[in-house]
Amino acid sequence: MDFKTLKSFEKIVEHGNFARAAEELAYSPSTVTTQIQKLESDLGVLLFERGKKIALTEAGRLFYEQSIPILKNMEQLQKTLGDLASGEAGHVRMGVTEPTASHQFPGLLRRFTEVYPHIRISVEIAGTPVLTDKILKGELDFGLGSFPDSAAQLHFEPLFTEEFLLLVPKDHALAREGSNSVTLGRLRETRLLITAQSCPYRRKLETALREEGSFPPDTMEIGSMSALKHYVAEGLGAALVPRMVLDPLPEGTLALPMEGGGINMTCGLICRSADLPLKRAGKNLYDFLLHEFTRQKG
Amino acid sequence: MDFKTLKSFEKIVEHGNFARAAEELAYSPSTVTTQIQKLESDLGVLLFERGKKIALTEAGRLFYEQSIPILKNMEQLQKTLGDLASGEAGHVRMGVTEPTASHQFPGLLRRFTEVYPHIRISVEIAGTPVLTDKILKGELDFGLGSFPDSAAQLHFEPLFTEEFLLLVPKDHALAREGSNSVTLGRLRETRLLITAQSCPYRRKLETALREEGSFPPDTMEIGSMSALKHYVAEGLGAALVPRMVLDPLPEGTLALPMEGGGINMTCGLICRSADLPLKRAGKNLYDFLLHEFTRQKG
DNA sequence: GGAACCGTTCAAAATAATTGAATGAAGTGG
DNA sequence: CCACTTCATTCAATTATTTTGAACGGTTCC
Repeated sequence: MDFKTLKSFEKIVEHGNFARAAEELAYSPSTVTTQIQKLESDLGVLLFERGKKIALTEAGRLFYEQSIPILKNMEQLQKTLGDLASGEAGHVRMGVTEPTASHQFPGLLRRFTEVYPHIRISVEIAGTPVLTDKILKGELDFGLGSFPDSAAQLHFEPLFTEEFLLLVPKDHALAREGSNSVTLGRLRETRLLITAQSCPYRRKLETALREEGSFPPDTMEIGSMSALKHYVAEGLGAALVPRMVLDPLPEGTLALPMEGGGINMTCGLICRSADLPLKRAGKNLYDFLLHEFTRQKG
Repeated sequence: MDFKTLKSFEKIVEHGNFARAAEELAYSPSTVTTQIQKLESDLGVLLFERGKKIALTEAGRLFYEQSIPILKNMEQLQKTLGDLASGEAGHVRMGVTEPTASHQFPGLLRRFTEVYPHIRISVEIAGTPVLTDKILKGELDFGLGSFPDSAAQLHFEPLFTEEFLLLVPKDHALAREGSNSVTLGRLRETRLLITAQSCPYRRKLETALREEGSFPPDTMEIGSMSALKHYVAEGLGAALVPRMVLDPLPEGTLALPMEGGGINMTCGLICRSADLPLKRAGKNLYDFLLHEFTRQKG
């Protein structure tokens, strides 16, 4: 028994009429006649009473009541699988590093869910090493973070570059000079608050400052970037933080650009080279993020 | 999409194996391969991961979970309709006259339901005229009663013949004579309790007695046959009642046969000639009753 | 009485299902 | 390491089925 036959049966009952059912389903009239005859012979039961007007038999009524829900269920199932295949639905597991996870990403995700309301998303927030590890193991579909240390088997798609600004308390020595920017060298004069060892921003920063010989003698290590802001506001020292973290600027602080372009760090999408091109729901989120950032740039 | 394909899919998942599924369904191996390939292309989704061992994909798992209940529902529906077609299930509306309805019929119906537990039965109890009327109108499938007055368009199938016995109080004049039977003529000497005008037994009785000139001058009309017994027991008179009503014989009464064979009445199955042969569930009950009575006779 | 509509029939054509034999890939046991 | 088995797949050929158009017979509705 074929679902097409059930569909014909449904339309015949709805229209009370073989001809209109055939028309709606783009069949020739004889086709639906044959379909119903075969159906009746399969079931061993007459479905319609053929008089001047056709009418459901008792068996036909029973069959209608029970078969239409079956048909609807199958149609729903086909749609669900279709969505899954087209990427309209499904499950994407992605990893995001801080501070992106707390700043740009929420808004992006909100806009994405407006376009693809049926895609379920899991966001794991961790440092780049953890993310790349899980991406390689297939536990995450892709990630949003800085350029990974071990790029083997990984594809990196740059999205945006973050400039580091120097966040200082309003009454800090470097702030009072009235200058609008600071040279790297002056950093040695202050205590620098930095994030944990695992933070990719910290590593980027450390590498850059050591190359310049500007790494300050006094540092203090604060676990997270968002917490770090409050230590600066409290006057414990200065910190180099990505621009996105400074919205809103903490009370009693100033953000100064570094002279000569300062330090920049590029974030982007990370996935297994083997997984390119991504498929289904994952591809939709990946492409959405890519598109959003190229649009922003242009 | 065909239910045969779903069935193959089910068996493949159950056996974890194309080959065994093909074997069980008596398909060639290539058939199930083709079926699944078509199914996958229809759904736009791969159902199995083809490695050393086949395994369901995520989509395949989803499809399995949802499609198998659909398949089961359809199989159940087919069985239900099959039962309906074969007469294993369905609804029979029949009419029965008293006193058969209260005596032989309950036991027959019990035995029938043991053979056909899924047939729903409605029993209407009424006089033959009402029954034949409803049978002709199609409101009843068939009836069990006496030969109908208007036999046009009706078929009557005799089942059994009931002898009328004279029920008298133990101390009744006709009982005290020590004789084992009574002639019709003696009936004039007693008050005769008779049932209502509509009762076929009453009409049969009245006709027979008037022909013989034995209709007694004193009668009393009591609505129902089963009530009538108690009036006899109370000493109000004698009554001619079918043998079946006299089990059990009411306290303080005697049942005397009429001399010379007495009065008999034939009961049988009544249905529309146009409906012969009966179909489905109705035929099963009709044939069952027929068979039970011919067996009893032989 | 004639036009329009409907369901059905029939033979032909188009499409789909099924098969057996061959192929290749993977596991098994000596 | 090499037969040996098992298994899914491919391919061409066969078989079954679905679909169609045209014609037919019935009914309804002016």
